[in-house]
Amino acid sequence: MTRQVQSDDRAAARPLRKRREEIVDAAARVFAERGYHGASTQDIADLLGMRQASLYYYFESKEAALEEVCARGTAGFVETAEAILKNGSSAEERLRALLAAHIKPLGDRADYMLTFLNERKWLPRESRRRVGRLSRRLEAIFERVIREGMRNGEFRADLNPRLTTLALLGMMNSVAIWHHRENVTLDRIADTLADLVLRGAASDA
Amino acid sequence: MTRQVQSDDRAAARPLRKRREEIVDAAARVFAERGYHGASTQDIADLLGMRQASLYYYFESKEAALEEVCARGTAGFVETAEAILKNGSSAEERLRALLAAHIKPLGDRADYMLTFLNERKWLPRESRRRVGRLSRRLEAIFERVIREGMRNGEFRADLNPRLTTLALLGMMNSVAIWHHRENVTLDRIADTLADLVLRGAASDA
Amino acid sequence: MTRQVQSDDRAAARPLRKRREEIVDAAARVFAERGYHGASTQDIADLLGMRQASLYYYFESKEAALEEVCARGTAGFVETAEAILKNGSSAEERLRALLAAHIKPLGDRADYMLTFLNERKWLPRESRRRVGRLSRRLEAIFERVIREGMRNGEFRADLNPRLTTLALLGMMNSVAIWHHRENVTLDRIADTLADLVLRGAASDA
Amino acid sequence: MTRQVQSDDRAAARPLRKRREEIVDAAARVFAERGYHGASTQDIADLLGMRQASLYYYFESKEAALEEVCARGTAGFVETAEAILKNGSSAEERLRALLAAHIKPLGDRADYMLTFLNERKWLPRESRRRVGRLSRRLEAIFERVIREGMRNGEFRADLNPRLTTLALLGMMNSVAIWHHRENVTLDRIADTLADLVLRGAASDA
DNA sequence: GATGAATGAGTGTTCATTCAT
DNA sequence: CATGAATGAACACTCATTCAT
Repeated sequence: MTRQVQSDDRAAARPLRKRREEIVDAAARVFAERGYHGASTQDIADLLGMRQASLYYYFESKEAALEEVCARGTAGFVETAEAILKNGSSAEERLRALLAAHIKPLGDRADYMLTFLNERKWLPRESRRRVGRLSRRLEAIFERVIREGMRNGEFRADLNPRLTTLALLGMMNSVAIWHHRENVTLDRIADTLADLVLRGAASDA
Repeated sequence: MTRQVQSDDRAAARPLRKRREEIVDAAARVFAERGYHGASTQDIADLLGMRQASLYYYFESKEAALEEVCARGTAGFVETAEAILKNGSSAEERLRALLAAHIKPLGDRADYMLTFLNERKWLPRESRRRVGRLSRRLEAIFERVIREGMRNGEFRADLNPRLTTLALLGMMNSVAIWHHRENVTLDRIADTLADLVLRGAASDA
Repeated sequence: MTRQVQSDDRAAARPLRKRREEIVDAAARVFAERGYHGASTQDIADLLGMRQASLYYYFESKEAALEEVCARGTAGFVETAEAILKNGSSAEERLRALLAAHIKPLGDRADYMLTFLNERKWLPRESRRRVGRLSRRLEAIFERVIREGMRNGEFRADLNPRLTTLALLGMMNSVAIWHHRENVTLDRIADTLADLVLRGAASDA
Repeated sequence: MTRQVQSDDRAAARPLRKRREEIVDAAARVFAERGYHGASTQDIADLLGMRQASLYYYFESKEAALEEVCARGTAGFVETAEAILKNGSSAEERLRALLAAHIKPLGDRADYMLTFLNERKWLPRESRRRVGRLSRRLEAIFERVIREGMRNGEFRADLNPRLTTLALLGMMNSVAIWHHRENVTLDRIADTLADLVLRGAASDA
């Protein structure tokens, strides 16, 4: 029953995958902080306490790391939004849910989102298109919810669904930039912004 | 560089200043499009049809060009906002005016604003602080208007002035990113967003 | 650069140090021949048959290479001189020893000395001061030996120790410039100059 | 008898020549201080309060300025030395005169001499040879005087005329480097060094 | 798995020089 | 006379990437 060196691929893959994970994390962090071109592979290596050349054991290129960071920065977003879209509740509840779902990942994936938002333009053609499609699908879901709310009287009939969508997404994305510096929970931010957007700043009187 | 003594005669100074202006414009454009580190001084020169080395006749360094772009990207913002703050109208009107004033420069100075927003982190210490102070003053004005509206009953009493300010600025700033791609005038955008923010999306019923 | 952690195992460190040594040698040579500003890093690389960029694996900057060359150009000088100062022989013997010790390193370290003598002014503030202190200590030793000789009657009482020191050092240092072109050994030069300086050109009669 | 604008070439040439003179002076100064490659034409212009481009009205190139500085740095040296050689006095008196003549110009032409000594290697082929010939003629004169002194018994018979010449010139040239920092007149330096070299440091006893 | 060594391509910058005015 | 404007060539330096070990 001596524990031998396990040489089957499952066991061997674990540390590899784990280290890879750490590297993507580090990459996301420096990309978010300094931008793709402002960050060097040395910066990433420094954060990990490894040599810069060693990164290339895990990643083909800096660009490939960016691809992975952007992929994770968008992963699940559309799926979650689609799930919200499909559930039977009111437009208001769905919009609140969409906003909350957009803000929540900022807790542990702000770097990924920021990198995606600001650096995706440096992705190679193909993957840039791929993430572009994801963005458009997400926007479409927001628009649909807004339109349904308008149709069923929940929302004002004179809304502009397109502009409203873009404004909401812009507002949500900005949270990624400043929420660290403010002393509020993300939940509170989500509630406050949803209230603002749904009820408006003006008093009802 | 501009080591030359500012020629005494006004006529001779014009071409210098004009060319300089063109260069700042070009710099703003490439900084906005590709980011400070993603843009090379060669890119700027290409846009102007001049040699890269010639840029250094007008600017001491790439960093100095960034400083100038950022300075212009923020120029007048606080002053305008302070003027709005001081005029006697209602909180709602003032907030609308602030939003409109924030959006209007996007017509001809989007590159400057975008560069300021995204690249100011690369400014040298001192000028980074300077523009940082401007940002804070602008935020303070927004907050004050909101607070006043809350006090006099125009705005809901349960607003969070700080979060609302940040959300509004985030929303406005995002306009710089997407307004080009959308087929709407800036005026229309300003109105629509102000309505959204003041009245909310929900119907009054 | 040399960002790498100095490998723990001694064997691995050798090639690095050896290559570094070769590079300092090459730098000393081109600095001596063409001066710091007249020499390009490309010149150094050419001498070594390596690419210019590769130099930066071993040195942080051209300036750092100059620092190392100057450090080695002065290494041991003061120590040797102090040892001579302390030994018990006559002033004449000590002066002869000092002159010989100053000339001997020209055999294999002329480039280092020449670089130190002519290019130290380009060192960054701090290391310029450091080597300046070494120079002054060396001069002080010469002066002391001269003064002692004057006191004990070995040397003429009307010598000017300061000017004599500077003249001697100037004379010795000039050897670095011309000894290559002349067909004499360094030993012979040292003897001849010591004779000249101690006994004078004039015949005793 | 109104003083008209004088347009004949003599009058016009004066200011030109004068300005040229000032420029050579400035060039000599910065070349002496920073070396040919360490000095920029801008440095020269700065010293004169004129624009860098304007230098080219007076000089064809930086190299041409160096040529002129070096020419003046050597001008008269050989002639003076030849005159000394020809006068009828003793070898000792002639050698003293040669040394004095070498040191005297340091009063007002140290920059020219230093530039010649250190930067002549950057002269174009032809003028480098020209000044090389001058150097050799000067050395030959020193050697002749020494040899004559040996022959007629004034100097020790075991002197090495070549090495002695080089040593003396090296010593004299070093004066250009340090005499500024020392609080002695050039005359005193000349006397002291001549004594040292002729009588030696050792006491006669 | 990880790294030391090296490199090609590019970057911002300097600088001597030119030339129309 | 002098200068403002521009430029080509070179320069020190950075950096993503490769590869033998």
